[in-house]
Amino acid sequence: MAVLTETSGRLRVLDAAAELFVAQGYPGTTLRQIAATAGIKAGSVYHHFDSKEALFVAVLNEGMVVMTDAFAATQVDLDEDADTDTQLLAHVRAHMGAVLEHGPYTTAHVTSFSSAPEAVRAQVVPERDSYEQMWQSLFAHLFTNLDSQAVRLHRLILFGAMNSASEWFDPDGDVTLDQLSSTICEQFLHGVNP
Amino acid sequence: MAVLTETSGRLRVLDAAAELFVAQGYPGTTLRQIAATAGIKAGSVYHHFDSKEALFVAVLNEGMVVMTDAFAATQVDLDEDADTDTQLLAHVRAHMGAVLEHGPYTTAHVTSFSSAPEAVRAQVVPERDSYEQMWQSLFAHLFTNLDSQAVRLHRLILFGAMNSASEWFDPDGDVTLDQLSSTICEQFLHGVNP
DNA sequence: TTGTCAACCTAACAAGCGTTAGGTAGGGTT
DNA sequence: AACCCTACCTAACGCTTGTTAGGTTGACAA
Repeated sequence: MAVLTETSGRLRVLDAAAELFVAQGYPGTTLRQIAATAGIKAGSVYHHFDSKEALFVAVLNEGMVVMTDAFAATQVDLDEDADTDTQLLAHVRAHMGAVLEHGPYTTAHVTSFSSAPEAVRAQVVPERDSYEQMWQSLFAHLFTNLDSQAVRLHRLILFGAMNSASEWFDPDGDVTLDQLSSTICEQFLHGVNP
Repeated sequence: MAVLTETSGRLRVLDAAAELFVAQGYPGTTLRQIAATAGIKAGSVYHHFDSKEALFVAVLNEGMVVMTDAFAATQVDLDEDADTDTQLLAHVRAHMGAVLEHGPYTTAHVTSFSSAPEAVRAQVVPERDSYEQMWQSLFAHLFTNLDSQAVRLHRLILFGAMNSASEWFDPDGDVTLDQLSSTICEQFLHGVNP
C-alpha cells in the first residue's frame, strides 16, 4: 500500500506539468522540465503518460472537471427564484475560485489553451463547450429580455472580464477574490457607477 | 531604388513573424516557419534581425505604436467636455479597431505576450505601461467618484472584456466591431439591462 | 523462494532548433 | 572598369527536443 504522506508519482507529474504549462505555455514547456519538477527523469514520464500531448490533455480535462463541479455545486446551493444579483454573484465567485484558488489545472485552461497546437485543442473542445453551455443556460434564465445572440455576447464579455484576472490577480494583494468577484458582478449588472 | 509594388524583405519577415506569433505563440513559432512564410530561407532572417528575440520585440513594439497612436488620435478628435458615454465609446472603439483591424502586430501584444520568456517580456514592459497609463488617466478623468485603486480594477476589467474578443471575434460574422464596441461600452457604464 | 509488476533509471535515437560562416548575384556609385 | 553594398543562399555548427529500448530496484503475491 502506498504511504499516505507522499503523493503518487503520476500525480506529481500532473501537478508539475500543470504548473509549468501555466507559466510557459505548451510549446515552451519541455518534458525534462516537467520531469525535473516532479523529481524524476524525462523518460520515466512515459510510464504514466503516452506523450506530452496526452499529458497536456489530462491536465486540461482535470481542470474542466473542477470548473464543471464548481458550477454544479453552486447551482444546487442556489434557490432558483433568488434574484439575479444573488445568483450571478454566486456563479461568478465559483468560477473565479475555480480558476484562481484551485491550483494550476483550471488556470491552464484559461491561459495556455490557446498556445497549444490545433490537434491538441480539438481533444478538449467538447468539455469546454459543455461548460459554456451551462453558462449560456444560466444567462438565458436570468436575462429573459435578451435574445440568444445578445446572451452569447454578454456571456463572452463576462468571461473575458473574469478570466483575464488570472493575468494580474495577486492572492496576497489588497483585493480579495470576494471583492473582485463582487466588483465584476456589480459592474456587469449595473455599470461602473451604481 | 526599391520597386514599389513589392514590399521590402524586412517588412515581409516582420509581417510573417507577427502572423505566426499570434497563431502559435513565441516558443511555438520557428524561424524556419517565419522565413518560409516570408519567402526566404531561415539564415537570411539574420540579415534583417539580430535574433528571434529581437524579431519578437520588433513586432510587439510596432504593435504598441499602433495602439498608442490610435489612443492619441482619439484624444485629439474628442471634446474634453463631451459626456462620459461619448468619450469612452470613442476610446473603446479605437482600442478594438487597433487590436482587431490593424493586422497581427497589435493582436500579438494581446495574445502572445504572455507566452514569451520573461527576458523578452521585460523589453516591452515600458511601452506597455505607458499605454496603460494613458487609460488610467482617462478613467481618472471620467470617473471622479472612484479612488485610484477602484479605477485600476475597473480598467483591468474593461481590458479583459475588450482583449478577450481577439479569441472569438469574427470580422465576417454577424456582429460588427461597431456593435461589439458599443455593447461593451454600454454594458460597462450602465450594466447588462440598460 | 520464485515470480510479477509498478516505478523508476540510463543511454541513446532522429529530428528539429537558433545561429553562424562564407559565398554569390546584381544594382548603384565612382 | 572597379568597387561596394544589399539581399539573399548553402551548409553546417552545437544543442535540445520528444521519444524509445532495455535495464534495475523493491514491494508484494503465490
